[in-house]
Amino acid sequence: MVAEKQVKALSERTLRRLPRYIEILKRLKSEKIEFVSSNMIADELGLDSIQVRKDLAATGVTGKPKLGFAIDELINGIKHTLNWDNQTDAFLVGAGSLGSALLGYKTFSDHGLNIIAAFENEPSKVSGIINNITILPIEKLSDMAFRMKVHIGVITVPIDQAQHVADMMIEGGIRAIWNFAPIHLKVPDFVIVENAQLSHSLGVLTHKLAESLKGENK
Amino acid sequence: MVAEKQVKALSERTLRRLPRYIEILKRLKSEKIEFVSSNMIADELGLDSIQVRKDLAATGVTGKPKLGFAIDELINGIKHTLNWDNQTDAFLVGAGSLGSALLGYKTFSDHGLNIIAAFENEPSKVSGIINNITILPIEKLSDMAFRMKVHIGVITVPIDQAQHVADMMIEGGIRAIWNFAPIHLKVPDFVIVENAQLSHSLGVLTHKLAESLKGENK
DNA sequence: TTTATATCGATAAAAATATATCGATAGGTG
DNA sequence: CACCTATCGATATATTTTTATCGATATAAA
Ligand SMILES: NC(=O)c1ccc[n+]([C@@H]2O[C@H](COP(=O)([O-])OP(=O)(O)OC[C@H]3O[C@@H](n4cnc5c(N)ncnc54)[C@H](O)[C@@H]3O)[C@@H](O)[C@H]2O)c1
Ligand SMILES: NC(=O)c1ccc[n+]([C@@H]2O[C@H](COP(=O)([O-])OP(=O)(O)OC[C@H]3O[C@@H](n4cnc5c(N)ncnc54)[C@H](O)[C@@H]3O)[C@@H](O)[C@H]2O)c1
Repeated sequence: MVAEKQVKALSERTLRRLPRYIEILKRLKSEKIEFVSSNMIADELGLDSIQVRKDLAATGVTGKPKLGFAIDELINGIKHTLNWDNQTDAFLVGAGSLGSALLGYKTFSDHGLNIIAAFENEPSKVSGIINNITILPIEKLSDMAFRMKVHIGVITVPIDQAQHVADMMIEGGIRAIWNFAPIHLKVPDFVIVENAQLSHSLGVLTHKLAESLKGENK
Repeated sequence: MVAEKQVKALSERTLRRLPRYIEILKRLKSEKIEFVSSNMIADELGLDSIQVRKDLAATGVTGKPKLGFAIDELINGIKHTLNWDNQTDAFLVGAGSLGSALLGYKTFSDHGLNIIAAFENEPSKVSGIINNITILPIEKLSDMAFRMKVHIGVITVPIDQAQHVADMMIEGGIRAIWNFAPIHLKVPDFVIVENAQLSHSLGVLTHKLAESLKGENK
């Protein structure tokens, strides 16, 4: 009965804000600041300080009256909450232009993700190496995922291949899929899918811009 | 007084779901289906049919009892709501690995975005061409944005350059920024910032996976 | 033509999320 | 040492978002 310190349930909204706090906290830390108030964080990010305190409460870290939160403790607490304090191995499928950019991005290791291999369809790409990550033939995906107990899969293949790749991942025991293809994947309940779909964010942008410009021209 | 058909206000949540509807609708259309019920869409995406109806109502498109919604009309209505029925010119700054992937992605034109030029710091990259888009020296950014009345800027430079680039964009009259750098940009009220930050989505994934695996090991 | 029913869309209720209020307290100030 | 104040964190309120209920209606079948 090794009960973790009981923290309040984390809403998805809170979860999405936590990385933003880390961003600010790291900067303040580099400026040698040791304590930060919820107000300061809120100001930096354009949020409400009560909301910041609630979010932080969800990580289990507590502050001190008059002082605020200890930055180091807070960074660690948030990272722990996100499971960013240890890396989870992942496979990426589809070393095309987007996939290659992701393979080359070193910062993911700070965010709990360790891409240990990539897989490809295209023979000419197989055996290539990007950022020390080898590209393997797609046929090996399921077996290797299973043997190496890899739990995260990143999908960067074209839309018409995405469901098929997801199925292979699940067959190999992958439990969480980070999907960049603009398609709704059908997966069993125990598989977590997180869509990183740029078009959703782009839609918000184009809509708001149109509204804003409309208002302007009378 | 050319009043547009009055539609209900669009919440950000709704706005983010609209592209998903388009995705489904396009597929159904390719299967020669002409009408679709809110229930069918909801099933495809794992949503609630009432929510789908509410979202669609926000686009101003109405359905018919017993039949549902006319797919073509619905696609057009959603595109119009997102302002995806015409393209807005954009500049991209930072033709690195992520920037290049975006420059090469043809599908953005279906999503209202037309990247007409890219800008770079690095002399060796200037004058390059990716997907027919020329890479220009960063010094020209503000002037050209102003002269060409470009309203959207895409930021794919390293974190420490992002605020500076944003400032140059705003100086050039850019009104909406699609930001890929993991930093909170400070901009005037009239500028719209939409963050396409992968770490937010990754945090949700790593947290949920950890919870899920924890539950499993008793 | 009449009837049955799938589906919409308006209104109402419930749930989730954000914001406000306020007492408690650590630490600085006189 | 006693007081003042910034800040936390618990509780309460307000707002937003989701989900439920139900009457209206267009189509298809009887
Ligand atoms: N490039 C972007 O900026 C961008 C932006 C948003 C979304 N996306 C999405 O990301 C995905 C990839 O885009 P991209 O531009 O990198 O495309 P891409 O064509 O450059 O890369 C796709 C890669 O997947 C490989 N592939 C295809 N089928 C495969 C299979 N069955 N198994 C293994 N590998 C396979 C291809 O060989 C190719 O290398 C697409 O779904 C796209 O819609 C891309
Ligand atoms: N690569 C990824 O997968 C990935 C994922 C998530 C976020 N990001 C973010 O996207 C941004 C770009 O990442 P990247 O991997 O493409 O980096 P990169 O180094 O490959 O590209 C950055 C480019 O910006 C250019 N640049 C730098 N300063 C500039 C300036 N002042 N004006 C014009 N151009 C300038 C550089 O010459 C370079 O070509 C970073 O902020 C990164 O954190 C990247």
